[in-house]
Amino acid sequence: MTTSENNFQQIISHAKEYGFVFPSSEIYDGLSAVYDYGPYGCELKKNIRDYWWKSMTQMHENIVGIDAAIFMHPTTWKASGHVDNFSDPMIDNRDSNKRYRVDHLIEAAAELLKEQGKTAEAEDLLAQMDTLLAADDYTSLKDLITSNKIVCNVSGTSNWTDIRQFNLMFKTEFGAVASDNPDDNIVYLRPETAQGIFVNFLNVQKTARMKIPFGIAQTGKAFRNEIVARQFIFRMREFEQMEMQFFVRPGTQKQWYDYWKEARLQWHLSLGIPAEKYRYHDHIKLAHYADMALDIEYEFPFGFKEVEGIHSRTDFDLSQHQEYSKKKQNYFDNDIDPATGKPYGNYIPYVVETSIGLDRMFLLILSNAYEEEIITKEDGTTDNRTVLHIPAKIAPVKLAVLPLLKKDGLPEIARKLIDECKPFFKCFYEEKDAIGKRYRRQDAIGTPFCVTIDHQTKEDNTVTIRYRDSMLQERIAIDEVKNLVTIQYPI
RNA sequence: GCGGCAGUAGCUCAGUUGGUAGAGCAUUAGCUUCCCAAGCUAAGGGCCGAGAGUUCGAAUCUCUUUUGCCGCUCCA
Repeated sequence: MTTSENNFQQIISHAKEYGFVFPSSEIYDGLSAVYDYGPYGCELKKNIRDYWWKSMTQMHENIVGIDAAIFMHPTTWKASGHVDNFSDPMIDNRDSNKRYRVDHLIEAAAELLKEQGKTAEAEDLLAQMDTLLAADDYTSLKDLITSNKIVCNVSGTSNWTDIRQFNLMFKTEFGAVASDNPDDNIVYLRPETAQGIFVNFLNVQKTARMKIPFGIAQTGKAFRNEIVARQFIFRMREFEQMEMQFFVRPGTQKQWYDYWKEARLQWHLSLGIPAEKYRYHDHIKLAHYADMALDIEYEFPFGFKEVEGIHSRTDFDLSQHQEYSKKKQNYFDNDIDPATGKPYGNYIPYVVETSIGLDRMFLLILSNAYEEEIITKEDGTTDNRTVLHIPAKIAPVKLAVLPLLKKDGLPEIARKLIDECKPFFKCFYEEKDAIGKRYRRQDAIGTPFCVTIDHQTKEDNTVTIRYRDSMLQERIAIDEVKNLVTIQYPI
């Protein structure tokens, strides 16, 4: 086991031990690839979300937010391509571990028959396949494969698993009354939040009186029934996205793509994450909706992995929704086109998307913050501490107030300071155990500032403030504490 | 999904040839303590992932299942 893998295990343990992340429904052995956020975890997650939200909607006058429902009309997913592109029955060969789409496998076998001159048999095979596929009769389909002695072209065997359908979308029943046709009642849990933005494009544009270029931001849960989901909260079946769809004039998508590529990286760097931990990864194979796409990757303990995607989605989504809904998705652009001297007129906007996984960002922050530090003390002996260097502006707790003794009126002074500060940021009070131990406990949850109340406080109204990262202490007036924490690190 | 490994208190682990569980740290209460954890006292907490089987008796053997890790596969 390498050091970084080992480090990752320790981060997972730390997250559990200090109330950041728990396995979901753990008393029932958990649920695969589903996790719950604990007391400090949910604070951190919320702070990351707020930081993103403000950077988008507050810092950009031309970006507004929405909060769309998780349930959407089923046709949404036909229009987006999610239904057709991701519901193919698959089969695995046990010997080669190769996976095939069932229709591709049988079609290849039919092709082989034709080459051998057995055209009629080939046609018959394909006809049977179509019937069984239409009926979703996977048992008979497998029989068809085995009875025709269709083999894997890697292992040459016909040692097949059962046929399974891999649709990454979760289904559920909508409405309390069952229909004669069960398909009528099916709705999906959204596999991405983006479509909630696209179907509201004109609602938002008209009601908020937006002019292109403009963006719509949204955070929210999305669900994907991943075949295999691993690496802690990196790939979960229920996860939260923070997405912004930026609507632009056709032909200008490259310039906005470049703009957001840079702007989003700067957002990451504004959290104090070292630039060398990031890199861009351009997509070679583009998705069905994109004309340009890249990932912003971060070097996690298990390697460089995607944390955010920048995609130029063209007018694919809006065009698809226009076609399926029969509702025009046009925007009338009154700006003057210098080439013609007339307004640009009606068009379906192009879209540049920024899409970041909130849970991945959470893991990124945790991975970057975690340190087992070895300290050399004044007497030359060494000591170690586990500290989370969480950026102060998103730390779960901003300030801990610690009376040096739990008597002589010191707790009362501490309580008074907390009462003054807690309307502005999250505070923590503790009087138990030695002061050093209390500092270490705050280090473990990433609290950037600790303030200690001692007897001198009673005489001159000063306190000791201790900084998490440097462990340095200085004496400041008790009145300055609130401003120091607020001003240096606006929430 | 396939293959391999693993699952004992909050965390890290021990538990010998099967006889109904221990340690360190952590936690809680109290004492002590005037600035960076491991001083003192006491307490709480696990039925050994779950189910079934073998056995007089299983954490320790067998099977099933579930969760996690690693590799392959997949990832709009």
